[in-house]
Amino acid sequence: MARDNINIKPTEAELTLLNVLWKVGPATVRQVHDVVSKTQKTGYTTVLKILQIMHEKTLVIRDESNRAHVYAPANSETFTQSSLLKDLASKAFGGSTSKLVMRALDESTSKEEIADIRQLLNDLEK
Amino acid sequence: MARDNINIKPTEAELTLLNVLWKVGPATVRQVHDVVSKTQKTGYTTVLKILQIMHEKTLVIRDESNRAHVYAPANSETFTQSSLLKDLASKAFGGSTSKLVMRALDESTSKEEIADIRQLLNDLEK
DNA sequence: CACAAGATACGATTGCATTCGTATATAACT
DNA sequence: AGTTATATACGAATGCAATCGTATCTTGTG
Repeated sequence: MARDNINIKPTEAELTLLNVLWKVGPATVRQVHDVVSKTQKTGYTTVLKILQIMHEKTLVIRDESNRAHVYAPANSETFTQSSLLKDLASKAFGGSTSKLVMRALDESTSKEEIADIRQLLNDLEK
Repeated sequence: MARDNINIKPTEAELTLLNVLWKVGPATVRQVHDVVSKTQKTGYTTVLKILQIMHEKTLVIRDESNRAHVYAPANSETFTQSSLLKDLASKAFGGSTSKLVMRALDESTSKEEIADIRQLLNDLEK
């Protein structure tokens, strides 16, 4: 029954790698490592290992047809973002998404952002 | 320099206990345990231990003047919620709060919630 | 006072996240 | 073919989160 990956929450390190895959598309361990090593001092085999674990968890899929396996996210960025938000809403906002939204907004929100959000609210009401 | 607790992110179990403290106010280990044990099968000493650890991390303060120590959150719920949101925004939304907000809103958002959010947006623009 | 009830402190276990070294396999190159 | 480069697989160490059992201390009560 349980829909596998649907409830799996990526860890912090896993999310870092997913961000790379979402940005650059399907990639080998080396390509992922090249990107992350620009901002972090993470070893190659560390990235490899994490991707392997993510594969076991079905957080990523991989193409093994070539020697260097090619990894891709199993779920879209949007889907994952929504999952993480629901998780946070349930743990820290009593399950209320609107409370979460209102807490996220503050004086640092720019006019443009406010306009974008207003537009979305209008669309939602239809 | 670093302002101690300001950057400490509570773990999931810690957040559960903080939720109790925010709701019922300063409480003893027994009181906290009584509340959480209604929905979870957590042992008394587990709650005690976690509160002790939270005290070391300065996530809670405690009053030791009585035999049963009284614990209280070190930070407000609002502050903690904001911290968690900033953390999530930076890890999963490229640091964009508005992207986070827009992802959080969907067809499940009620008319009342939409109205509340609109009101907040209006207030923010002043 | 002695004892039972109830509190904290402490230590140990388990499991997972993260990291990386080393072994081994494969491909490419001279 | 033999050597070098590069890949995956594996295993192990470390550290933290979470859990609980046991020891010890304190206090109210018979």
